[in-house]
Amino acid sequence: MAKGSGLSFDADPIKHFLPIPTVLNSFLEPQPQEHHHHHLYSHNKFFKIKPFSSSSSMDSPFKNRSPPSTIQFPLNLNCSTTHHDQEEEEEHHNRPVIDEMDFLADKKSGNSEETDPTNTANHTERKESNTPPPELDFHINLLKLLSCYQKVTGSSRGNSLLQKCRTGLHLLTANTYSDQSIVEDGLSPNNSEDKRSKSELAVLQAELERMNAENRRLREMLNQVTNNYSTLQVHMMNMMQQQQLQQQNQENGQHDGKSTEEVIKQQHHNNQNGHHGGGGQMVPRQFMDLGLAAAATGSEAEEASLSSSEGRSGREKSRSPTNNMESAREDSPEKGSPRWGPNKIPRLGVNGSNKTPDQATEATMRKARVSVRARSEAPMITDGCQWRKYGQKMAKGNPCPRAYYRCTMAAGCPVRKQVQRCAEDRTILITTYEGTHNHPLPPAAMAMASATSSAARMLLSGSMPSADGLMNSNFFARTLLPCSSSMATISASAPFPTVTLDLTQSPNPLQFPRPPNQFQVPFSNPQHNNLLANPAALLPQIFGQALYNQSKFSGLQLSQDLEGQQHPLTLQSSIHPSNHNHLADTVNALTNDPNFTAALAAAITSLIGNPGQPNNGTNNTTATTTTANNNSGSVTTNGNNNASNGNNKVANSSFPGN
DNA sequence: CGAGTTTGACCCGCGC
DNA sequence: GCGCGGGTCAAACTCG
Repeated sequence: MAKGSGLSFDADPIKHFLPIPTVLNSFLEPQPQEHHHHHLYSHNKFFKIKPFSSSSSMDSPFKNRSPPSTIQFPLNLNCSTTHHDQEEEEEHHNRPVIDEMDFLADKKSGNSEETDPTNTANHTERKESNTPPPELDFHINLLKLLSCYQKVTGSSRGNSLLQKCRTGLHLLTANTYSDQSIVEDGLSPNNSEDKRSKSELAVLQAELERMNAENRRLREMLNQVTNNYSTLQVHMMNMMQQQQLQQQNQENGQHDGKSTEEVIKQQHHNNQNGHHGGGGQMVPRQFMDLGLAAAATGSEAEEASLSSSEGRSGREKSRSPTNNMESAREDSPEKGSPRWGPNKIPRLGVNGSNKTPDQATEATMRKARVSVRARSEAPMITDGCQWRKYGQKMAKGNPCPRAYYRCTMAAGCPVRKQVQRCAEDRTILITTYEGTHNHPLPPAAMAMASATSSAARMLLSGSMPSADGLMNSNFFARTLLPCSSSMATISASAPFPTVTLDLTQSPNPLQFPRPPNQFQVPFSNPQHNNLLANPAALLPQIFGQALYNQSKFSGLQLSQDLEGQQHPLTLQSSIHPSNHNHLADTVNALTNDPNFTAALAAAITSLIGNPGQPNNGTNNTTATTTTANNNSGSVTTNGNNNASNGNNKVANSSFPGN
């Protein structure tokens, strides 16, 4: 127990200066009782407690004090139990504890607890501690009366009464509210230690109870914030889907005149068909739907999702007759559709010449990709999904091999991704997603799904510069990009339009050269540098952080390069008046709520503070990362098996840490 | 032994 | 037509 501090204090400066988010996060876990006094508030409170003088307890309260302007009582029911050191007592002796004006002001308040001059110095603590028994109340009130009388009258007559009262009070408090004044009033020194210990224990217990209560309250608050966040996220996704359906309905109205209800029913039916299982908390597939199906109608969308990346050539069909998954996809109506890759789209123009321009556009949109640049030492970012590596090749112009992954969360899921390190900065991991999940997603994958979905949707909207498209793009920019990046690149260039989310936090956005068909727009958001220090772990929190940051979004430029020429469109942060809708209003209302944003930021920050556990309850994610680690570590010298590729001698040592 | 990874082979589209 | 580069397959291999 530290001397003179009034209460023992765990000398852990880190805990005492934890940021609020960390403190919040700390309440996610049961707090050891011995750390109850680490609490932020208690910390401040303890340091604000005025040391209480007790040196005068043996004598008259005014014996060594000149003025009655400062009244000091040794009664200290709840704290100052360690003020037994003589030096400390001397130090405290000269300190005025209760200012007269304070005392008179307290007296006017009429609150006996608050106006108790004997406890004003530490009334903050006393309020939460044990209340004295009635006998003590009587004596305390008597003390107050006497002291008041003495102060007002200046008469010394009150001294004797006061002394008697104090003596009686000390007798009463000897067992339960020990105070060092008791010792100095002549009680046995042998008992003083024990009494001090008891008093100390009582104080600590009281404080512990208070901390526990506060702990519970804060935990409930955090849970509430978390629930609100989840609800909001689902709500936003639903609204985005509705908006998407509206646009789809508009397009359908031009083609087949389907009503919105029909579209919703059909998509719902498709979603149900797409559910292949998966227990626990799964979210509908539209959360990971890249929005690509929006351009197709009904079963077309479903077929597109299934065949978007799996349109096999006849040769592959014959090569893998036993592969049911592949065969199933090959039997899709789009059997002849191109495979995933840049070569597909041009093929549409050649082989799919019988298709209408709209259909060709839809097919192009289905090939839209979302690329995420994240600075991460891990071989693969954590996105909540399960992936299986099915290939690796050397890409031209990059000494780092490109790995190909396929989603294995459900049989036949067409979603794939490529993972490759940036050639210029190999600490940057580039992950490119393509396709539409045909299965529910775990919550951990929902954030990334929503991010990619929004990005793809934005890309689609950008390629269709309608008012609604601008709105979608704007919404995406407002929600996703500000948080996720200091830079967002949208390349709608043929043949595979790609949205690039740069989470690398490069101080100079132009540090890494880009293809000329990609337009880069820096997003200055230094406030979230820390958040982006670990972008891989941040990904699941992108959406929430987007909500937090949306008001800080400064703008987004969208480039279209469908004809090899850039036509940048500037999207202002404010919602276009003609496209102002409830979605933006909802987001605005929530994100402008300081309580919500603060709580959300705290929760997100606390999550980011645990980079090793970016997703709660995503064992699959961890497994994926682990296997990917093994992968990366075991990759050998030649990732390019293409006999015609001259780059096949690049060693894989380009991976940092390999 | 099953799941996942590695890697040589193959196919395709595009550009020349 | 040929070569290049991207993408995928699937047998062999590794790992738990």
